[in-house]
Order: sequence, then structure tokens, then C-alpha cells
Amino acid sequence: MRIATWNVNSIRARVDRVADWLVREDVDVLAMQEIKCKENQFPFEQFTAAGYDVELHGLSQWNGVAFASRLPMSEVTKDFENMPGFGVASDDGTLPLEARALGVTVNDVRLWSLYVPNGRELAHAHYDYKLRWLDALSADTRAWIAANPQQPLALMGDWNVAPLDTDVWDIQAFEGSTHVSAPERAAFDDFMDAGLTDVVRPRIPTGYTYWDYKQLRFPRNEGMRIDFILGSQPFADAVTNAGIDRNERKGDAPSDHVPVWVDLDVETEEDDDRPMFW
DNA sequence: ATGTCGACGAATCGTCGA
Repeated sequence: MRIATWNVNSIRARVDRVADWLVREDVDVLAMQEIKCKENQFPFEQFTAAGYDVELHGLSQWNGVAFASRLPMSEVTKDFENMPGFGVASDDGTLPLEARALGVTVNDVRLWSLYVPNGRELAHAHYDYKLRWLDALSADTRAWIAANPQQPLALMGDWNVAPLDTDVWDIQAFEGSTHVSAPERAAFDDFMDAGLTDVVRPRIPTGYTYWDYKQLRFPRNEGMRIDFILGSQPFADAVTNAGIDRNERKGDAPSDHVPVWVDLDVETEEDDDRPMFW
């Protein structure tokens, strides 16, 4: 089973490119981020034509997360426990929740599509929101693993954190910036403490997943590694291959992020339908 | 170079977010 994550930066602007990639790369399940639309605006037809069902969480033109899968999805969950909100408080003092987290179960593998808040600037309220959002997610993850130690789990998405200095093209250029600060990295490391590991880096030790559209960042290979698949031990044990598809940053109308994928050695329902020979 | 995108509402541009 091949599973991937991709910040598509508007699914309406890129649906043909995404659907082509799914078919070409034989992907079973794709977690998308920044779909930038509501459900009634989502281009379902191209996914259906390619053989994929879609689950999505989209509230506005901002953010938005989704799954496309050609295997059945169940236990669809929007948001996670104690997820913080952001924006203008309502009369009861609560902040609106954004569409940044969607969970599904496929073949008994629990998967989350996550779009971690950007943080904007270290002094911005969005940065505090980012840290609280990650803290609540790692707490929820820790509790889930404790309750489901045998079940494969993967948290996939745009983490907006570069865990290592080598995950940005010039760490000195990021002095005082978000994505590389000690609190963000500590919040990211908490997921390892909770029992997850980066299942891609052991196989793909170097390389970026994002290049800004501005300032010729891609031609100069001035990128950032901020998209990750973090798996629980049962998930990590099933991984047989991984990749970062840098080619998807090339050509006409690319997203500023590229897909990150893993192959899992798990029995799929497709496999159950194969003819048997004896 | 503040060097690009994509969303929106409004209008063929300004503004926001990344």
C-alpha cells in the first residue's frame, strides 16, 4: 500500500496535476493540505474518474485538509481533542477552529492529514497558536498510542517546522525566523517522545520538500524540509520504501510543496480480492 | 529586488496569507 502527503496549495488550481500523479505513481491514499476550498467547491469529479474517494475538511478559502483514497476510508474525524482555535472570539469567548486536521482509517491503519499553523513571526499571536496547536496534538497522539499500541498510526502533513539545521538551505538566513526556533523544534520532538518516528528520513536522509515561489528558490535549490510522515512503531515496522518526489516542483503550475510517500507492507482489501491459485 | 502564487471581493486591482 502506497501512502503519500502533499500540500497542494489549492486543489482547484492543481487537480489535474494531482490526479495524474496519483495514477502515475500508483498511490493508494493521499493526504492533502491547503486545499483552499469548501466542500461544495471541491473538484470531486477528477478524483472519482481516477478511481479515488475523497474525504475533506474545508471551512473557507484558507487551509483545508483532505484524503483521496482508492481503498475504503472509515472513522472520519475532523479536528483533534482540545485543538486550539484562532481568530476572532465569539460571544462565549471561544476562538473558531480552523480546518487543519482530518483523520481516517484505511486497512486498519490510522492516518491524519495535518496542516500545522505557519506561525508567521516569533512575536505574532499565530506563533503562540502554532505551539499550543502542536502541544495539544502531541498530547492527543500520546493518549491514542497508549490506547492502541498495536495499531499502525501515521501523522502526515505540512508541519511548518524544520527539525534540523540542514533542513533549510542556510540556517544563518533563518536567525530570528519561525520554523527553526527551539520551541518549535521541541514541540516537534515531543511527537518522537510520544512514540512516533520520521519514517522517510532514514531512507531519504537529505533533500527538501518545499521551495518558495519567490526569489528563484527552486532553481537555486534553496528549500526547506517541512513535510513529514511520522509513524508509530507498528507503522514504521511496515514501511518498505519511501520517497520525496522533487520532480513535482517542476513544470507548469506546480505547488510550492512536493509529495512525500511511503510504501507499507500490509495486506490490503485489494489483495483480498486477488484471485487465488492452488 | 518587496523578484510569486492563489484566494477573495470587487472590479480588470488591492489585500491577505504563505
